[in-house]
Amino acid sequence: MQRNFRLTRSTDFKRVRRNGKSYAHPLLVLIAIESENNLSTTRVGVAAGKSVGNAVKRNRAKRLVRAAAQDLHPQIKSGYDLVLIARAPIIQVKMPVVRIALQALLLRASLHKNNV
RNA sequence: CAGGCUGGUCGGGCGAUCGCGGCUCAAAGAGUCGAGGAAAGUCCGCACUUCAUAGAGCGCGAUGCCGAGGAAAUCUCGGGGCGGAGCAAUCUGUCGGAUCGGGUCACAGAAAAUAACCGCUUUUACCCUCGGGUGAAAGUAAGGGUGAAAAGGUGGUGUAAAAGACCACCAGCGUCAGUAGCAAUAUUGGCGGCUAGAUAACCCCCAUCGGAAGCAAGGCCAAGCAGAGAUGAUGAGCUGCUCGCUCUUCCCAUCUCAGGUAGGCUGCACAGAUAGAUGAUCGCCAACGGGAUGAAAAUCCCCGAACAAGAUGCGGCUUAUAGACCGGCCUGAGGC
RNA sequence: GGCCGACUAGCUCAAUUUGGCAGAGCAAUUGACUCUUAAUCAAUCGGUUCUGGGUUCGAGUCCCAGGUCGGUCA
Repeated sequence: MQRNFRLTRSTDFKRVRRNGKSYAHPLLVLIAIESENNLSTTRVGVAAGKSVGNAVKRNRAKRLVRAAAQDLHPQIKSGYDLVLIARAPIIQVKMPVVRIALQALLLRASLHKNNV
């Protein structure tokens, strides 16, 4: 995933997490808000807390979530900032399961291009 | 053969496909490089940076047997003293000073350090049933329930009763000399005074060492905002205090044109990020375990890598770790 | 990444200074009071002092190593 589609600043994470709406799933949590300055791109940030496990497990969880977001990125409505937080059970499942979970979350949040 | 102790090495390898991060060429894309033995905990030390160019004294802190290595270290190797575990191989704790001085030693006990409460002994006064009893003075650490610990131990001489008061042996202290060793130290002999409780991981004394803070250190550029800086006095800072040194935020006077927040770059490395990069699938090989067939050798099938990931770098320590390989040694049983 | 601090009964905290029988309040259990409950009163129960070593006659306290949790620094 290219860097200009990523959330990289700590202040951006704080803004999304404080003001955005959250949608939960056993494997991960989605938090979304409209971009400031009306940017047309969709930016995605990935996080994994200490409850996921040690550094190896956290890296694997973020890698899975980033790969799923890479696949689904063209289908996401533009102009939003998203934060995806991994949860502990994600280290036991494989890639397609994560992609299905992310797609379900996007539909619930009305951010999928199939939504009207 | 079984069980155990210990030293070292490795921590899957090769190939294919799809992916990740940096750099170079650059239109897609191609080339090249890409984490560990502990990268971890942050327990020590050093480099490096700033504070004054890092100074002086006090205080505070750390370390403490000997030799060698090392830039240094609560480091490594070898040796020594005193302990602990184990039949053994071996593992493991600790290390200046208790005659500078102070503090503490609960409960029990006469007494916890200037030991006379009971007891023992002598002298003397009084009473008396003439056995003795009571009181006073003096001597005495041989005996006394206690306690973690009771003032060298045993035997004898000696005495009114006792006592290192004296003697023999033993234990321990100081000192001198010999022997072994670089040394710590061990051992033998002589001499001395005859006895010194424990605690310094309590204060303290002695010796050696240490200025403080830390890459979120620090340097450069620089939106918004705002004037800012230099000199004198005053005040502030540098380490807890004093000296000493340096600086000028607020207020006053004079002079000069830059200061700095968000943010960015750097510090930063032939891995070098700045929300943080190494994995997945397949095949072969090596290898542990399990199952089936078989008298055995062997064959076939299945399963599968532990602990764990850089964030300034390096030297150590400590902690986590499935297993594999190569040595050395001990105990037990059997055979020759 | 650096630097600090805490851990004691089910919960909130004492005792650590100067080592000497580990305590208080709430909670829980039982009894009394009450027609019953609450409140009140009395009693009881409840601890490997985060873990493991060491110093000491003796450790919650002193020393060393580890674990968990929290704070702070751009």
